[in-house]
Amino acid sequence: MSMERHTWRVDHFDLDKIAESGQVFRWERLGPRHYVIPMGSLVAVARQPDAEVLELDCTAGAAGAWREYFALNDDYAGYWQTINAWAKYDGPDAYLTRAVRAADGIVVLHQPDWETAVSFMVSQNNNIPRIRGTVKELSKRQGRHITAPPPVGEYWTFPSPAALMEPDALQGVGLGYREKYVTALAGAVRSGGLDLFAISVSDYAEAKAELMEVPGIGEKVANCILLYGMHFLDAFPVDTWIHRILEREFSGAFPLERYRGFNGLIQQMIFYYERKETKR
DNA sequence: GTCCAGGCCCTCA
DNA sequence: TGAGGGCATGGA
Repeated sequence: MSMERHTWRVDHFDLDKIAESGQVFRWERLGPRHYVIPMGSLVAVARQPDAEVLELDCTAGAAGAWREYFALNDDYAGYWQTINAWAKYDGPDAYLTRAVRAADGIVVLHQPDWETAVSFMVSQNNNIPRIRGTVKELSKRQGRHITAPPPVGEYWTFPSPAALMEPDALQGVGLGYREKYVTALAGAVRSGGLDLFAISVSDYAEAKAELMEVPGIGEKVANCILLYGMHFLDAFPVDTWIHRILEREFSGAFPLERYRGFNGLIQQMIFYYERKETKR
């Protein structure tokens, strides 16, 4: 396949932090700020030779899709203006100030909705290393095997709904009780009964309600799909980590009016910060 | 062996 | 409307 290189100037963007932020499960690390990144049926190699440069090797003609994926067209300058204003108001020791400082460089990616829906369905009552392993195994088992020029080497595309419906497609992947959910989701998408694109362009309340009709998708997973896969940037998934933070730092409820329009980004930042702080 | 993991579903009040 | 138990699997 014919590859091409693009070099983009970036700000508030850090591949390592994004990779560790829990929104992606398939990035393969080659070195510091250097990754093989699959997206649906595409793949690219991303590297930051320094903090303000993103260098991307991708297939010819795919640059626009990757800029969208990396949220490079989003108004992060504007988000940071608001974030900094609140940090100044709160003072340097405040929890949110510390969190956004530590998480500076995280963006909310625009991931494909189907892949995101399956991945976060798998994520329930599960841990991140296992989620990564299961998603990788699913891809190896039912995705297309691709061999690309180095440093990509071989990789697997994310399986289509039809591929996940094949007999025994999910046997021995380690999905456990979630297997029936994934099968049903694949069937609904395959048949057109569940139209992820249509959901992604409807309003937030309707989109969430429709997702929650699917067995295995509750409030939290729906919000993850909306945030990471459909880019409802104000969606605020509350998992066990976020719940703990809300109880400890915010008397149980996050001040959603502060960062109206991009609460999901803040959620991602405090998730990252909390996990980083409690490591070690 | 026990506990836990980016929850959800079902039941019962 | 909310609390509580069960759930597949595998790593700590």
